[in-house]
Amino acid sequence: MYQSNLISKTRKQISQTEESLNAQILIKSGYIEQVMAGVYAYLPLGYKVLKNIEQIVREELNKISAQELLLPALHPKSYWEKTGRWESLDVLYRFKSYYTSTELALGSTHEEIITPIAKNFIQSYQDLPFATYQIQTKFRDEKRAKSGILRGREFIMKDLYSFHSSTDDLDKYYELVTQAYLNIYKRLGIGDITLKTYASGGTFSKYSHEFQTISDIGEDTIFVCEKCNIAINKEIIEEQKTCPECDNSDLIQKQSIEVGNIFKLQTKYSEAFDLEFTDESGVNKPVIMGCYGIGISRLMGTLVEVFAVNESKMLWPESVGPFDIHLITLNTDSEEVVKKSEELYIMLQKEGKDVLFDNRNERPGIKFAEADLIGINKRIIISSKTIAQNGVEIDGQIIPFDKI
RNA sequence: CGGGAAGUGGCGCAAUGGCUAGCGCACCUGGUUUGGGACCAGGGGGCUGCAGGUUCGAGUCCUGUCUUCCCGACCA
Repeated sequence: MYQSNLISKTRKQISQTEESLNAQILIKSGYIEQVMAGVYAYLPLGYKVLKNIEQIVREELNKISAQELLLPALHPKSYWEKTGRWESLDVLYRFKSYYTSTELALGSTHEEIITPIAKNFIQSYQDLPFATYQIQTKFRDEKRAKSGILRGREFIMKDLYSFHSSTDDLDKYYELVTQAYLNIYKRLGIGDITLKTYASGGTFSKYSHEFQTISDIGEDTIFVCEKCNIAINKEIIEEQKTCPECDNSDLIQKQSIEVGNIFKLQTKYSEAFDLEFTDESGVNKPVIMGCYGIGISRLMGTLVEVFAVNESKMLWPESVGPFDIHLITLNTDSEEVVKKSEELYIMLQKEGKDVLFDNRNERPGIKFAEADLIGINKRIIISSKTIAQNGVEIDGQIIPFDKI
């Protein structure tokens, strides 16, 4: 893609009141625009990153046989009343149709939708287990949206639900999801700073688990066991003062961003919706469920927080950057530069690379400054100077044309 | 929801209660320039968030309201 065709422009300055680093960089670089507090538009560059993150999540979940679907964002009141969460879930957006006065909710999470759907397809133990997920916009009426795209009122989330005939089977799948999540964070380049974290388990199990990425701006406080490479959320530290895996009491306090959570629902929702199966001996039992979330847009914000060099310079992991290569020409008044760079642009595309091609007739400084902001991991510079050496510049080195 | 700060061209900011609301960026025209957000000349773009009030006179003071950011509380 030609950079001159991008619909967005970089900005030199944004409001000084915006303190969030991810918002600063993403707005300056033209990845996102704020529409209102906690609600952002994803512009072409930002949307590409979001799609790339989604794709990694999708690939890893498909590997553990989860099937993708798409549930509605608009929900009837009746389903939420069945679980009592019409009243109890404070972040649920509830409203009336202007015309019919029908009461509706915007989906904050989808147990209330997936469980009655699953009821149509689960009769026997032979129908189990299965797992299904979606990547979709979620709505939560946060009292205070904050930290750019880390805590919004509308955000993109992957939510996975699994259905089992036994707690053993749930436990096995729970471990598979744990591994899939760890693979996802690894592929996103944050594997070494993202820890499985023990957190409060709610009513039915001792713990749930979160995945926490270490970052000073994180809202969560965790205690890290460096031997096991796991952590404990501060919320359970009173009851769990040592590592649950090795009993180590030498834990290190860190701030972190929650980038995923996994939860054994057991029969909470299957009982609410009367979701049962018939077991081998002909007895009807409630289906055992698990739910597993990853905030896709929050992950994007987390990557900015982790990989930003400063408020004007970003460096995306190769796996999710908006383009594979940023091809930049200098000296565009030279016919040779224009010709060689066009050839290179075509060649790279033939190699299957997604290239952002900056062949604009601008001074070098502005091109470099914008490239720093956009943050594409691989940069190729072609200019009169590099052509004189029969090559291009990559990472400060001259690479001959035939070696590119 | 409680507290704090702030709303002025597209963006970032300035303007003792007093003349026609300025500056930078961006934009348009012409010229120069080209390895780190260049320069010269000219130009377009504003009922100062909204609604009241005080005053001879309000961007500026007062009241209300909306919005945004920050701190706190909250966060299945």
